Amino acid sequence: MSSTPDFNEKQIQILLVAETLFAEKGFDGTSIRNIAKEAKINIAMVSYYFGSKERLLESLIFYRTKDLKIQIENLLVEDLEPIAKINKLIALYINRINSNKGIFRILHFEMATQKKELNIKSFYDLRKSNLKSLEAIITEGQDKGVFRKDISIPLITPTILGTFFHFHMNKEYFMDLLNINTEDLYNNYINVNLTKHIQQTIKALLIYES
Amino acid sequence: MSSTPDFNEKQIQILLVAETLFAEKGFDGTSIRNIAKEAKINIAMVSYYFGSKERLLESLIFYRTKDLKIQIENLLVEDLEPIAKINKLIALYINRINSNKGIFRILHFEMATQKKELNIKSFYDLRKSNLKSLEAIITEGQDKGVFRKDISIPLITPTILGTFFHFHMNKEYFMDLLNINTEDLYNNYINVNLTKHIQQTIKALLIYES
DNA sequence: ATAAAAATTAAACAACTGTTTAATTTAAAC
DNA sequence: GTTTAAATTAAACAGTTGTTTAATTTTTAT
Repeated sequence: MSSTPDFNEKQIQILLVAETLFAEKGFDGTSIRNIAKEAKINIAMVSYYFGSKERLLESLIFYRTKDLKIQIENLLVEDLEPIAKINKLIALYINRINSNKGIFRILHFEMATQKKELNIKSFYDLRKSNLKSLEAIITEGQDKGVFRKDISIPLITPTILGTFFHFHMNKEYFMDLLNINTEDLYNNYINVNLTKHIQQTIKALLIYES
Repeated sequence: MSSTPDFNEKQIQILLVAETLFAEKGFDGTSIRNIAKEAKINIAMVSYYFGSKERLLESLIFYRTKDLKIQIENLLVEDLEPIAKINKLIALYINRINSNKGIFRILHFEMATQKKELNIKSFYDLRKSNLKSLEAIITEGQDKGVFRKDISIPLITPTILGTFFHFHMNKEYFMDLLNINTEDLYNNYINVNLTKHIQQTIKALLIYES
C-alpha cells in the first residue's frame, strides 16, 4: 500500500506555482523551467521532490482533492427539505469549484487527453463519494413523493458541473456577452446568477410533472 | 478584408490528421513532426501551406466551423410548437457536436488557455448566430404563454452544451459508471439517453411553474 | 566537533521543438 | 519544348524540453 504523502513547505510552494501555470497554459504548455523560475527554485528540485513532471501533476491533484471530501457529507445529515438540500449542495459545489478554479480547470482538461496514465485514485474516490451523496438526497426526495422518479441521477452531475464549466471555460465570451467588466463582477455573477440558474434548472427537472 | 481561404486536397488531408491529433493529445502535446508522419508528408509542408502551427489550428477551426451555420437557421421557419423546436434544436446540437467531437474538443479546451491569440471570428459568429436562434424560439414560446419568463436565456446554452461536454470529457469515467463497454453503445447512449436527459431538463426549466 | 542526511546548485545530456533554407522534382502555361 | 510556377525534399537552425549528474552547501543527529 502507498502511504499518503505529506508535503513540506517547499513542496507546497512548488505545487502552488505549478497549479497556477498548468491552469493558465496547460500541462504541456508549461515547462519545468517556467515553474522553477516562478517558484524561485532550481530546476532540479522538481525531479528531486516529485520524481518527474507527471508525478508533480499527480501530487498536485492529490494535494488539492484530499481535503475536499468532508464538506459534502456533512450536508446529508442536516434537517432540511430535499429541495433545500439540493440547492445547498449546488451552491456548495459551485462555490468550492469556483474557489479552486485552478485545479479543476487542470483536471477538466488533462483528464480529457487520455495519454497520461495518471494515478488519480483520490479524485475518482471523491467523485464516487459525491455521486453517492447526491443519490441519497434524491432518493430521499423521491420517497417523500416530492421528486419525480423518471430521471437519470448520474446525468445530474454533468448538468450541474457542465453548466458551470462551460460558462467558465468560455469566460471571455460570456464576459463580453453579458457586459461583465471586472473579475469581481464575474465572480459575483457566478455566485448569484449562475448558481441560481443551475438551482432553478435542477429544481425544475426534479419536481416538474407534465 | 481577408478572403475566405479554400483548401486543396493535400491541405485538407493535413487538417484532418491535425484534428485527430490535437483532439487526442492537445495542441501543445502534438508536434508538427507527429502530424507530418501521420499524414505522410514532409515536415516543411505545414509551414509551406499554413505558415505556422498556430495558423494551422486557425485554418482547422475555420474549415470545420464555416459550414455548421446553415442547419440551425432552417429550424426557425419550421411549423412546430416551441417545445418541439427546442427538442429538435437540442437533438441537432448534440448530434452535430457528437459527430464533430474532434474539433469541438479542441475548441473547448484551446479556447480556455488564453495564451493563443487566435483569429477565430468564424467561431464567434457561429456562436452569436446560434444564440440568436435559441432566443427567437424561446421568446416565441414566451409570447405564446407556454414558456416561463423568469429564465436566463444566455445560460441555457451552457446547460445544453456543458452537460454534453462534461459527459464526453469524462467519457472513461461514465463508461465505467454506466457499464458502457463499446464505442457504439457509447454513441447510442449519447443519442438516446443523454439527449433525452438534456431535453427533459430544458423542457422542465422552460415550462415549470411552482 | 564530527558524521550522516538532506537540500541546493550549475552543468551537461540527448532528444525534441517550430521554422527556414536552398536544392530538386513535378506540374502548368505558353 | 521551354519557361515559369508550384510542390516536395533533406538538412540545418537555434531554442527548448525533461531529466540526470556530480559537486557543494546546509541542516540534522550524535
